[in-house]
Amino acid sequence: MDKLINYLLEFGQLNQQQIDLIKRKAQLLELKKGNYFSEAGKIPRQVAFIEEGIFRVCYYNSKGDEITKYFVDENNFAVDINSFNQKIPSSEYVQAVTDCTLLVFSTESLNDLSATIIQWDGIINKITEKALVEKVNKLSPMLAEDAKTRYLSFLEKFPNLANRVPLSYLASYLGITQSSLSRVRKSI
Amino acid sequence: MDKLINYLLEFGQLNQQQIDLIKRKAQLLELKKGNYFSEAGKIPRQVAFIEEGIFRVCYYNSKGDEITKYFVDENNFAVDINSFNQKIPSSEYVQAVTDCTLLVFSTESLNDLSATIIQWDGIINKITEKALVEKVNKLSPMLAEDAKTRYLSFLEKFPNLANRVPLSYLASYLGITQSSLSRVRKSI
DNA sequence: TGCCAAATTTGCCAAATGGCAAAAGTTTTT
DNA sequence: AAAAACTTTTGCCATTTGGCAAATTTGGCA
Repeated sequence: MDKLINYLLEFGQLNQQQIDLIKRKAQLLELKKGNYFSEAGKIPRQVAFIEEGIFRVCYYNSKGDEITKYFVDENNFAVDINSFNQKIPSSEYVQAVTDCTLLVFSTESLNDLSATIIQWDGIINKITEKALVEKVNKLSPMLAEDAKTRYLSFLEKFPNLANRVPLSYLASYLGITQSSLSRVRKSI
Repeated sequence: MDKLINYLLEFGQLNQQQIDLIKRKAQLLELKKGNYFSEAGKIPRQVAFIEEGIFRVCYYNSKGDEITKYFVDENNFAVDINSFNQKIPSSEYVQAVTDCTLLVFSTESLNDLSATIIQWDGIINKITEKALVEKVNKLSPMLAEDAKTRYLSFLEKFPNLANRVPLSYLASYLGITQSSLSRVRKSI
């Protein structure tokens, strides 16, 4: 669980007692490629810290196309934050793109941690905010880029994701068709 | 200042004493169309609540194009959150698109409010998170949309912005050229 | 009111991307 | 190892968008 603890310590201080408590509240979970961590229509009741593997968050648009909203890789938390906080059914799927090793926190565990560890909320808020700002900062420039530039930027921003993710997921994240992405790849 | 107070009350409870303190800490500011609330290269030291008017947040990409990252309209807070929190120079401009009436909070005022009002941080965190989630949710679908659909979606999502914003700003937000946007408009 | 500057529209053509279906390549299953 | 299922590449052509520059419209100011 060192990855998790080290990650948390980037955002605030924790003493050994607090660290032990966090470790006790975390539950190890393996999720096989293709399986869902949470699904549209259900209220998410867990948050995952990804130790190994890649998630994606996706949904269906009005045309019925499956859109990958973003990827989440190792050393990050994954959750449909909106539905989780508001306790409303999600409109998104959170899916394992590769076999994943997760540390899972239930709503109850998180409540306990929040009540027991004075710095907890502050740490979580910093993490949340950083993750969201990063998403905006990744998406925004892509709008003005053409297909090739989007792909190249993706390679820069996620250097170790491109080869581990199916073309179709990547294409729907980049907002281009599979065939265009295939051609772009070839042209590089 | 009712707009501000009502907005805050959506995110948490405040008693009259707390409300009075918030009012005392807010400073009324008029910003004329085209002027900057904060600029790239400077550390932002203020947060604005927009009572009247429209802001945009923009930056220059590597090709030198000016990109509008997003618009902020009435009844919302505006700030380069990343630079503000980390106290690092901003890479973005925050500009008044129309004449604006603002309520401004300085870093010091915010610190006072945070120290005095126990619910303050929680309220601000909820507001921040909601604003960021909204940005992601607006940007993500646009990537898969063509120019016309992007414009139509924009009209839906910001029904009262399209006519108050110059074409060039809107085009750079939508990730299409001015001339394309002009043609799209005509075709509707 | 009239002039100037800025913003928007338009024409023309080149380049990029999409849509669809078939072919080629991979992976999984039995 | 062969078959089946899935993923990726490719060809062909239609459509969309970009780039550039000129024309037009709009808005602000003297």
